Amino acid sequence: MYSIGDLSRRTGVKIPTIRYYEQMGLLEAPERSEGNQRRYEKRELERLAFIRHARDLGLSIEAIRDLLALSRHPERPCGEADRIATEHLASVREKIARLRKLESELERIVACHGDHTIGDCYVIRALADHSMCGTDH
Amino acid sequence: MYSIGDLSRRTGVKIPTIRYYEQMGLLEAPERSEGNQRRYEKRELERLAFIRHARDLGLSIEAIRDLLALSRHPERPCGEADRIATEHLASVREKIARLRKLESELERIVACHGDHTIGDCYVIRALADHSMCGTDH
DNA sequence: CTCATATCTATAGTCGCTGGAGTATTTAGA
DNA sequence: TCTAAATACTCCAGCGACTATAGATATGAG
Ligand SMILES: [Zn+2]
Ligand SMILES: [Zn+2]
Ligand SMILES: [Zn+2]
Ligand SMILES: [Zn+2]
Repeated sequence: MYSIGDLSRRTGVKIPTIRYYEQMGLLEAPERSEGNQRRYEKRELERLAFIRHARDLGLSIEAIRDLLALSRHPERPCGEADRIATEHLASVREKIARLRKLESELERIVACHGDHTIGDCYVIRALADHSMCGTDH
Repeated sequence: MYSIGDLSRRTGVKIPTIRYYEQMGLLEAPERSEGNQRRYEKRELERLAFIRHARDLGLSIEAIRDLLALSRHPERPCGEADRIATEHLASVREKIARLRKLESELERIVACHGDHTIGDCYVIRALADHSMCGTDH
C-alpha cells in the first residue's frame, strides 16, 4: 500500500497532479485509509507511470484516457492505439515545422546586432513589418 | 478613425483579443465615441500589427510589452531589444530540440504496427516502460 | 501522548485567448 | 424619420494541464 506521497516520489508526479489525474478520470478513485487518505496498490503505481510517460511524450489527457480504456481489452485489435500514436507523431512534426519557420525568421531578425539605437534597431523594424519576413508563419 | 471591427479586419486579430490586449496594457485605451465605442487612429493600427506579428513569432505578452516600451525611446541603445529576441530564439531552439526527441521516440513506437491486439501492441508496451526509450525526454 | 510531517478538500491562479449573455449604439435603407 | 440589422459594449466563464495556496485533519516516530 502506497500513500499519495509514495506514489509521487516513485513516479516523479507531484501530489496535486496525481489528484488532478484522478479528477480527470485517468486514475480510479483509490481505497482510503480510516482517516480518508488515499491508499494505492502496485497496479495504480504502474498506471501512473504509464500516464507520466505518455505525458512526457506529449500525449493529451484525452488521448491517454483513450489508451488506458483500450488497454483494458487486451484481446481487441490495436488499430485505435496505433492511430492515436500516429496522429500524435504527426502533430509533433507539425509543431517542429512551425517552430523551424520561427527559428529561421528569428535568426534573421537577431543577426543584425551591434551598437545601434532603438530607432534603427532591426529587431523592432522587423517586428513592425511582416513583409520583411521570408516565410509566412 | 477605425472602429474595433475595422482594426480586427485589417490585422486579423479577433475583436475580443483586441480588448484583451488593451486590458493587458499592450494597447492604450483609445478614444471613445459618444456612445462609448472604441475609436482608433492609424498609430494604433500599426501598433496592433506589431503585436500580432510578434505574437505570430511566439513572443510572450510580457516580452511584447517590454519591446513596445523600448520603442518609445528611439534614441536609446537597443541592447535590451536584441536580448529579448535572442532569448526567444534560444527558447524556440530548445523547444525544437525537445520535440525532436519526442519525434524520434514516437517514430520508434509507431514503427511496429500491423495486425495485432492491444495485448501485444508495441505502442501500449512502449508507453508503459520508459526504459525502452533511447533518450530521456 | 506529543508533535512534526503528511494529507485532506476547496478554491484560485497561470497563459493567451475565445465565446456567450444581455444590453446599448451605430448605420443604412424605406 | 423611423426601423431593423449590424456592430459594439461589459462582465464573466471556459480551455488545458497543471500548481499553489489556506485551513483542517490524519499519521507515525519518539
Ligand atoms: Zn537592435
Ligand atoms: Zn513575419
Ligand atoms: Zn499496436
Ligand atoms: Zn520514454
